[in-house]
Formats: sequence, C-alpha cells, structure tokens
Amino acid sequence: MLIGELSNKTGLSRDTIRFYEKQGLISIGRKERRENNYKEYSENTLHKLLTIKRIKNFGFTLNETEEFLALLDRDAATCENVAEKMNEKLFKIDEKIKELQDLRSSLSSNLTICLSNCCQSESNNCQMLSVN
Amino acid sequence: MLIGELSNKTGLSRDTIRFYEKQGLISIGRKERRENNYKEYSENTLHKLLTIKRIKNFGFTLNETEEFLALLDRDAATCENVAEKMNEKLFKIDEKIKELQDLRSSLSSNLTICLSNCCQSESNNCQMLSVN
DNA sequence: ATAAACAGTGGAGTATAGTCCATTGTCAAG
DNA sequence: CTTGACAATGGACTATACTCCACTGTTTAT
Repeated sequence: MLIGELSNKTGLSRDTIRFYEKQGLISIGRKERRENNYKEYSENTLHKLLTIKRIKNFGFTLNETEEFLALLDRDAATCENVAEKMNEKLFKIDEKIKELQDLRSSLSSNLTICLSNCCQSESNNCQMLSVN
Repeated sequence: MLIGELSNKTGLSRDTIRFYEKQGLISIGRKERRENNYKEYSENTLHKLLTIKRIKNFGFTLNETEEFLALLDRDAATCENVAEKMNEKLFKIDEKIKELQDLRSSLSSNLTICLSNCCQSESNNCQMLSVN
C-alpha cells in the first residue's frame, strides 16, 4: 500500500510516518518501490506502526519505543523484559505525579495566604511575588 | 556588581543570566557599563532575578514569568491579577496530574494482565505489545 | 489539456530553557 | 611578563516529536 492508505489505516499523518522512517523506527527496502518510485508499504509495516502507537500510548518516548521494537524483532520481548521497562516507566510517572502534587500544594498554599493577607499591604503588588 | 557576583547571589549561572537578558526579562542600559565595557548590574536587577526564580518555582514558564514582571513594573500585580494566573496554573497542573494518573492506571492494569496471562502464549513476545 | 490529489526529498521551524563553545578582551597575582 | 580568572558576544547545540514548506514528479479525473 502507499503512504496515504497507511496513513488512513493507522491514523498517523504522512509526515509522521515519514518522520518515523527517518528515525529508523520503520524502514523500507530499495526493492519495495513501484516503478514510479512510490514506496510500497507492507502489512508488516502497518502492523509495526500500530505497535508503535500502542507503545507510545503507554507513555513511552520514541526512543524507548524503538527499544521495544528491537526486542520484538529479536523475539526477545519477553514478559520479563517488557514488565521491567513498564515498571521503570511507572516509577517515572509516579515521580512526575509527586513533583506536580508538590508544586500544586506550594502554589495552592501561597494562593491561600495571598488571598487572606497580602491585599492589606501598602503596595499594589501582591506580596506573593515578593522575595523579601 | 558584575555578573559573577550576581551569579553567586542568585544561584543562577552566568549563562542563564545572559540568557534572561537576551530574552528581555532583565535589561541593562548602555550607561550601566564600566569603562572596560563590563556590565554593572544594579540591586534592582538582583531583586528582579530573585523574583524570577520565585515565580519559576511556582511552575510558571519564562513567558508567564515575563508577564508577572510586566505587571510588577506597572505596579499592577494586584492580588486579583496574580491569583487569577495562579488559579489557571493550578488548573493546568491538575490536568497534567490527571493525565499522568490515567496513564499510570492504563500502564498498571496492562502490566497486571501481562504478568498473569501473556507468558502462557506460544510466542516469546509479550502479548501486552500486541495490537491484534 | 489541465488541475487536483497524491507521492518523494530535503530542510527549516516550533516550543522550552538553557548549556556550551570559540574568540577576544580585561584584570590581578606571582 | 605571563598565567589564570573573569567578562562580552555571537552562535551552535541539546531533547522531543513532530509539522510545515518548497520544489518536483506522478496519477487521476474532468
């Protein structure tokens, strides 16, 4: 199939598909061309792109996704290997969530203070922004 | 004071300070130079940099920080104005947290399924990565 | 015959927030 | 008098994941 069909079937834009190609996530052999030089994508490539979408949906970066693809290609994406990466990602997500929650509470408590106190100051500028 | 001292007092690198200057968050007049062309930073600039640090600590971007600075300069950073921006930021943080939590639960539940089921498959590759 | 829709390629641009580098100039200490 | 530390400037580079553009070639429909 041509890139347009591939785009329809995956929901990825042509540009994105070409980008993935540049990045080496999918590849096309020199033989897989029509006479007019158009690329003829295989079912395999379609499947690979869907896999990429799935992995990315789990929050993995393209680089990480590439690692999964490499494992899959070598038939080495065992549950153990996969679960390990998943756990690492879970850990990172938890870290980010915690960061954001800390940020949230800092922001929130300062906001509360601001609303109750700083408007009584003599300056027009909110004391929450004050570094003194 | 020279940039080195400013760097020490703020904890920002010289490069960062120069970057903020390029971005227009702080500025230095043509007159504020020594004879050797070294920049002579004022207490005011020091204070501004500390304010930038504080605002950034609340999770605001440099652009948003610039908006705060503009308000402060015009003596218009009222509690109302500030609180509004803070609330918007809180909202965005909450959105991000929710996204991450959704991602987390998707990842987590798939991981559970993987660990209990997919290893029994005939393929070596974990079924969690399968798009079928 | 021509225009629209599609394909290919290469490269630039986007946002974010710096960091690093090269080159040149200045100043203080040994 | 030279070395080291510091300063100024301009520009390149980092990561991330595309998106957009220009230009050219091909196919399809009218």
